[in-house]
Amino acid sequence: MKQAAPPPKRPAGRPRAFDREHALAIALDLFWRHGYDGTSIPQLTAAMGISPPSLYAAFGSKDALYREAVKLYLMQYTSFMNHLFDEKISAREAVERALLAAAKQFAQAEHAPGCMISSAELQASPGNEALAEDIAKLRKAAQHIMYTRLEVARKSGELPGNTDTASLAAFYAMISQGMSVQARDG
Amino acid sequence: MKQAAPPPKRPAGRPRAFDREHALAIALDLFWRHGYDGTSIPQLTAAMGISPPSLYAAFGSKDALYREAVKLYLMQYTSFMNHLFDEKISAREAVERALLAAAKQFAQAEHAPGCMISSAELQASPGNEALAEDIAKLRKAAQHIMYTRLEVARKSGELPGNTDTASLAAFYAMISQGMSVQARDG
DNA sequence: ACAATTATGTAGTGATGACTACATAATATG
DNA sequence: CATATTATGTAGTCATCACTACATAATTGT
Repeated sequence: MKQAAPPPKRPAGRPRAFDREHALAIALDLFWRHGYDGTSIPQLTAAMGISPPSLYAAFGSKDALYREAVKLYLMQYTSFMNHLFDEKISAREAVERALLAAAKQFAQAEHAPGCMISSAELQASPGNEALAEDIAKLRKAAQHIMYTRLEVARKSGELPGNTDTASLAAFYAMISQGMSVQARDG
Repeated sequence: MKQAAPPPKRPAGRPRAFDREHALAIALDLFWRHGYDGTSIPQLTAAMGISPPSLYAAFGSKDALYREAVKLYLMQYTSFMNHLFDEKISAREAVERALLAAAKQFAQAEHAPGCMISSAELQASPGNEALAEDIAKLRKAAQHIMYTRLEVARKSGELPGNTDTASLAAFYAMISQGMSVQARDG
């Protein structure tokens, strides 16, 4: 039944003293570089310039913060996948463009090297199994996008009817993951 | 000036009550699965059935134990690389065999999935930088072996003289690393 | 038998991890 | 101005980490 001011500016209560989005971007950078376990709360709060209670008030928990950082990553740094949705070009070209764009993206110096998803939580430590599984799901989802594109191409006749699109998708996902490791090592 | 018994059986002192090699194999399995940070001393001692002092007496430190486990891994589980040293077959065939053997090896159910070196310490946490670098060196070493084989092929005329063997080696290393990630995810 | 040496078990050390209790400060609404 | 609501800062909680002090047990060499 709220019928207050049309622009609901502030939610009441003391306003937050830091930029939540900026803090999230910092968390993303740290998690990207050092992974979930490799990034500690003191590290995060120090880099953000805030205290632990502020972090927890804003993000809930380390796990929740990590998941939000992953979401931001997916929104900001995985646009190279868009080529796979481009129906105006052939599947072959779409895959080529996506891989090239990914390679470029992985090697950019403005952010951490490689793909955050590819190199994250490959080794689940006790207590992180759920997180590791969810990240693995993201890897599989990316592979599925590739698979779908290849299936379209196969049904439209661009690829031979008997093409093993699943294996082909797995192969391209492999390439992408390999590129990520290479980017990490330089 | 020791001139005691010809077979120097025991080194004096109370004998170790556990099998050091077996314990090392257990450590390898755990490190392989969960990584360095993801494996704790309590986990290790529990799995080995010994107490912390025994572990430290036998291996020195967690870092030293990890490095010894890596050595064991290299000796026991990377024989697929041997194809690259086989001079009786073409480079093309050597690479093909190595990759196929690696794929088979990564997927074996008797041990942890994937390559221990490929998926290890991709994200260096503070305090592990040295270890992460040494592992990265191992990845580069593997790539260099591939490079050397390709260079031999190029100089012998099997590959065109202007082949970019370094990039080609990087590509194959990439494939291998991608396979490792795929193996982890199933 | 005795000394020297090495391993074991119990128990604990200091450091660091994620997370929070509590008092206080700053804003909105009535 | 009073009250409710939300954020902040200080300080601390409890768990877990890698690692170890210390007393004791088992072996070799004399």
